[in-house]
Amino acid sequence: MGCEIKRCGDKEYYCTVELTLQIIGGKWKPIILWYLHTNGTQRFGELRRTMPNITQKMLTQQLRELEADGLVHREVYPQVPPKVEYSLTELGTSVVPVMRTMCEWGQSYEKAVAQAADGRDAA
Amino acid sequence: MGCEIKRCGDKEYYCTVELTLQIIGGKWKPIILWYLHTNGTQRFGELRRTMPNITQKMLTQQLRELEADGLVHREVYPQVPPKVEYSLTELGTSVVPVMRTMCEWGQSYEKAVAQAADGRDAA
DNA sequence: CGGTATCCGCGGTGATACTG
DNA sequence: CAGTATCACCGCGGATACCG
Repeated sequence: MGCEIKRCGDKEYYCTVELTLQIIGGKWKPIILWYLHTNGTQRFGELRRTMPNITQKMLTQQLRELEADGLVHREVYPQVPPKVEYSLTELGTSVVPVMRTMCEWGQSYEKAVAQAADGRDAA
Repeated sequence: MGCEIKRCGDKEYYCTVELTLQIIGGKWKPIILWYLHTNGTQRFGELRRTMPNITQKMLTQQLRELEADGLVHREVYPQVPPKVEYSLTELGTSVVPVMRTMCEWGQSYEKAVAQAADGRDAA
């Protein structure tokens, strides 16, 4: 039990945890999703300025993957100079609570580690 | 805002979502944690048989990382042949709800994708 | 402005063999 | 039984340059 490989589109996984991980995991996707959620619809350049450390290539790539997975909507305005806006879809909005849960656990983990460090310092 | 890098031990992150991802993310950790939770304390060989596709090296490595992060307890019985048991710590048990949330979202995502596929087939 | 195209290093992952 | 050790691959992510 639990050893069979399942498929969803092009993604393979044993457990749906992994499926979720493939969609919102990676170095940049959580941050992108987070900013799209907190700041709302944004242009490519705005996202870029918000995340100074991501390269243009990676931002484009990750946004396209999120679009392909149905989490992000990409609106192209046919004008010069180009204008492209990104926003969360309904599906994208539905991941926010999941991310919030992960956030909260991460925070409690931070505290647990800090307390363990204090314990060692006191000893 | 949100651009500062935070640290927790050897891990760097902007948001605690990423911290969580670094701890329970990757190809094998969710499965390992899941089996440890559902099946309880297990020996190395039992875990291996449960996950036929993981290599011995990866299983060892991932278990050690989980141990270093405080999610897994490693009990070595000094005997020949060796016996080593792995179990979830309290901290490890605390991630289970997070994984459950991710599981549930993954399942709803599966359904959304399946329905979208049905829609295209009908058209 | 919002992208592609190309090249490349590094680390995550795996196959295989050996060991206390 | 439960590991190390070693070698090799490959894909993620980054740097840089060019394009409509």
